[in-house]
Amino acid sequence: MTTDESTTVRATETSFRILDALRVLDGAGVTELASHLDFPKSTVHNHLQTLRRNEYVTKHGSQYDVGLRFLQLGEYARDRRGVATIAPPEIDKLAEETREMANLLVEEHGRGVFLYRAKGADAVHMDTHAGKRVYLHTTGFGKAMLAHLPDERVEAILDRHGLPRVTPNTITDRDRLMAELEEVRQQGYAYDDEERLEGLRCIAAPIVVDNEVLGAVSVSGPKSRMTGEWYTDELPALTVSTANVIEINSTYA
Amino acid sequence: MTTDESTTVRATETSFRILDALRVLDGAGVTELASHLDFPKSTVHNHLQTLRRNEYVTKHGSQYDVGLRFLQLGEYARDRRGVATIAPPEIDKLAEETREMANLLVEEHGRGVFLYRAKGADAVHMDTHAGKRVYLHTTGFGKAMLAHLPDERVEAILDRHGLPRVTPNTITDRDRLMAELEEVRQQGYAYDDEERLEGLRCIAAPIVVDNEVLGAVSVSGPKSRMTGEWYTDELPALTVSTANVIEINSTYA
DNA sequence: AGTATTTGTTCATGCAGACCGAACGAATTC
DNA sequence: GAATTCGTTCGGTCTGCATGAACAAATACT
Repeated sequence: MTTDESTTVRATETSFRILDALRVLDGAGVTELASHLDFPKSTVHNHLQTLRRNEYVTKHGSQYDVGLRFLQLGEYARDRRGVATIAPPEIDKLAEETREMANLLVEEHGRGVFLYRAKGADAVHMDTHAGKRVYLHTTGFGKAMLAHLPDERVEAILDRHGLPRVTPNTITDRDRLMAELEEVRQQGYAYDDEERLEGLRCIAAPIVVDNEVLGAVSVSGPKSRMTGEWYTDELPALTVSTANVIEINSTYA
Repeated sequence: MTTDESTTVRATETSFRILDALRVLDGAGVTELASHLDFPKSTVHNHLQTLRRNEYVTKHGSQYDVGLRFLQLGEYARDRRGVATIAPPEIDKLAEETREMANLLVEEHGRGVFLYRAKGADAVHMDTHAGKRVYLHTTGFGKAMLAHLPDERVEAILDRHGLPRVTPNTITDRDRLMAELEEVRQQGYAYDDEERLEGLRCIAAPIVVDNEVLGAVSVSGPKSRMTGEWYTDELPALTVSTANVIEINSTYA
């Protein structure tokens, strides 16, 4: 069910592999792509021609690039999620109040996807951008969402992705994760103490409407500033409150 | 060169047609897609399986949807354009000053693509969103960009897309368009008087650095408010000034 | 409840067309 | 000006895509 090699359209798959390579390489020529992917030049060329004709790829001189066409599909996919249109003003407010980075995330294919982020006055530069995907078990918002998903979904997600370690603090033990999820359920919010990125702490609260997890709100900042009562009381209160406002707005929309 | 039917990967093309149908239909099932596109059910099913395995499509029950994976490629493509990272604060300011809708656009494949927009206090609801594509000859920002592109590019674009009429005011005569472009070059900004959308007027200025057109800035609002000296003097001044600031910031970046 | 209908999914087959390597031509480098 | 490197074109081979029919599962109707 996870990887059914039988029913697959190989040509589509190579097209997307080429697109992803274009992204990783920040644009490239035919030969560079061919050697990078270990495909024949002519195959790469054929796919690029097709993608270009459909305006998914641009070409300047002999350099090919990912086209803005994807913005159309991406923005559309984002807006289809109700929270993406409702939450931003609240996320902005949260960023302003906390002076840190505030984020909106949702779950897709068992991973967390950033939908929106707002930069507070003191916010540090982050490695994130809209569309970025992260493992759920390595983040506060991931744990916030997992805690409110049905058990079978949680099992399926962990089976599919495992619990890869990305920092020394990443939770890699399934039982320990489950115990923490129980804790998250009780207190209503989740912590992330350098579990995804060293030096970064984070507080997150889930957005739950009618027992359905619509996403999560998080505030993240450098460990040095995320301490004391600010970290244990005030930040969680602000984060949960923001999530609640979004929940209420989602209900009447 | 424009439509070379010979070198084409048909499977990739059908995959993208299915994706586009998913967008237009706001998500759909296999049968609905098959009848909409006039493809066999099994073909649609195969492609959806492949797209889903690569996380470009989601499935809830029997409903398939465009996935957020496209946000990753879309945001990436947006950010690769330098203006997209430099311009937003200036566009926000422009929206605040004019209380109308302010936009940032670029050209791709001979059409205008919205990269960013900011809503002023009185701004009316628009049909636009990031990623939306419009014909250049039907808009103020399109004319602003065309006016500063090399002649051969302009010819190529008009040959490719023609001058389709979208409102009674749309310019459909090539010579008249050329004459207006000359005017735009002289005054430094372009008007759009209900040429793309009835009831909507618009002012636009190009962003040109080193003789290269990076994009255009525009302000659009209801005809009723776009009148008098505000429309003939103040709005153009604000728009051109915003474009100039973006040009300067682009130079030193 | 039971039947009928519509849905998503699986399967086997034939032939279109995707993949490939090599040859070409254009551009750039030394 | 020679030599290398690039993008592009070409035609044959054999893969694997498209296809319709059969299956299963869910829904609608009586």
